Amino acid sequence: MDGVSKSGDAARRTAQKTHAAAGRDVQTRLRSDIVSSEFAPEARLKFAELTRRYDVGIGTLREALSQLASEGFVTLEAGKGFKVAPVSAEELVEITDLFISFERQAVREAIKHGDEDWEANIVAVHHRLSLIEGLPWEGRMQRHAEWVQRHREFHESLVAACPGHWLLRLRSMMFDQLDRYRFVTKNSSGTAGRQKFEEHRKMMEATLARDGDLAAQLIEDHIRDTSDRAMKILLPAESERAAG
Amino acid sequence: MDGVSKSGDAARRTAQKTHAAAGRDVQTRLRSDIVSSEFAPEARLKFAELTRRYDVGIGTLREALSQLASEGFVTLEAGKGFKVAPVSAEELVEITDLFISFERQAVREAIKHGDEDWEANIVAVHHRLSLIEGLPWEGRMQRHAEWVQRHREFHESLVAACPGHWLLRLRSMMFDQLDRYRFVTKNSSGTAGRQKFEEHRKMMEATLARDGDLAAQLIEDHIRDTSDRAMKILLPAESERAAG
DNA sequence: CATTCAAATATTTTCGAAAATGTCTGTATA
DNA sequence: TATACAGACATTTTCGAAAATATTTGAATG
Repeated sequence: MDGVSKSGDAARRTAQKTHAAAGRDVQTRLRSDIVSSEFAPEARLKFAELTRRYDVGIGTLREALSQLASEGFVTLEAGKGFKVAPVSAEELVEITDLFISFERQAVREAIKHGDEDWEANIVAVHHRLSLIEGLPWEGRMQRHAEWVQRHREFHESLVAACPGHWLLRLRSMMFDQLDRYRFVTKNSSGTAGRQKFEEHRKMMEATLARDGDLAAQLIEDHIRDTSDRAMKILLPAESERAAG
Repeated sequence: MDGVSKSGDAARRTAQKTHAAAGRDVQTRLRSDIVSSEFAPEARLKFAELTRRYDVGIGTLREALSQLASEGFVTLEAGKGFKVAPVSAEELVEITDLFISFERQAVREAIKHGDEDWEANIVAVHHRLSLIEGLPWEGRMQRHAEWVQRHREFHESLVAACPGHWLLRLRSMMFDQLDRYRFVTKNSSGTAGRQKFEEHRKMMEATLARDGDLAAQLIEDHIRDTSDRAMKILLPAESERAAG
């Protein structure tokens, strides 16, 4: 735990606002609203509006936005304020390739160094994920926010035993970016749900069996498939915007 | 220009403080002071001291520190404030490997896509670097801060034509981290100066000749050599600290 | 009608005080 | 002597007002 980014537990207590850690909380909520296109790409983020929406002071907000800027979710032009970072097909391709490269390296390292606790955690986290993925379509939609969280935790658990902190950190950055693109496939993946369920199980099994080559390959296919789906939705939307 | 990090021009006007952009300025100065071990690794960074040192408000400072946290120069524990990030031999190895991997990819892409302006910029920036590297030892020491800047600009110029923004961004993060470790070799590299001079020239020539394989190899050797030097200094210091 | 300039408006950026939180010191108690 | 607790102190964290900056509006000029 390097203390820099831990969005996990903060994300859960959405409604009630405790007196502590307002800054961390608003950063998580803001990122979540950007990922879910609550704020459209390239939209200006004005302090006046945001202070009302999240009920925090200007300074706190500024710090959160500043953080999100270095994570790549918003851009910051010198004296002009903050904007939501744009999305593009080119960026999706690049992020996908980088993430896959990191994930492949990381899972191999994790398999090399992982102990029994690492294995146990994978099984536990996968179980939590499967509880949602086993649901019928309607239930999966209702608990989509939870799914996002558990899906992240599952992939994280696979590579958790990788000793390279920076590799994990960069991997995590790219995973967060991919979330933005994954979101567009939220409503469209009809039969894909069951397929993902199977893929996750196979990934877990290959990892626990310490088969690095297979695990890496399964993960790569899994990620590429998701990105391809997103691309199919993103490309028409882009050319449409260019035409209109 | 993605508007997130531009430490170049701000670094130059060190003495005079304009009324604008105090935040960006203090972030650059703070990073510089961490890189140069003005603040030792693991040292606590108290607001009271820093506000006096840099003559800025608490909020501004907080934003700068927060930013440096996501760059990996400082760590931030929940309610306990900021500390300078630790350094270690393991981290140096990892950062070096990651940077080399990025730089190799990036220079190949740049060679594929670079135009005449890209070439011209490389020549110009290399010339600026060579003006310092051609100096006798004493002169190089005096202008060390400038050398750091020009050295960064030179390496940046080689990969500037790479179309992958995220690759450049991650490359840049790792380069900044390496600066911290490069600093320890500042005073110790007696005959290494002339050697670096030659290496930089060869790297430029290979790149302009569009020889991706050679350029990548030269860069890798160059970086590894520097990291090895740093490691030789770092390892004794570490075991010494463990003993004392 | 197009352009330029200046006032008015909107927005960002900075700052230090106040609230919240964590840390330390000394005392009482077992 | 060791432990628990309360109070005092130190530090971080949050907030909104004030200063600085950018943007728009509108009138005057060519």
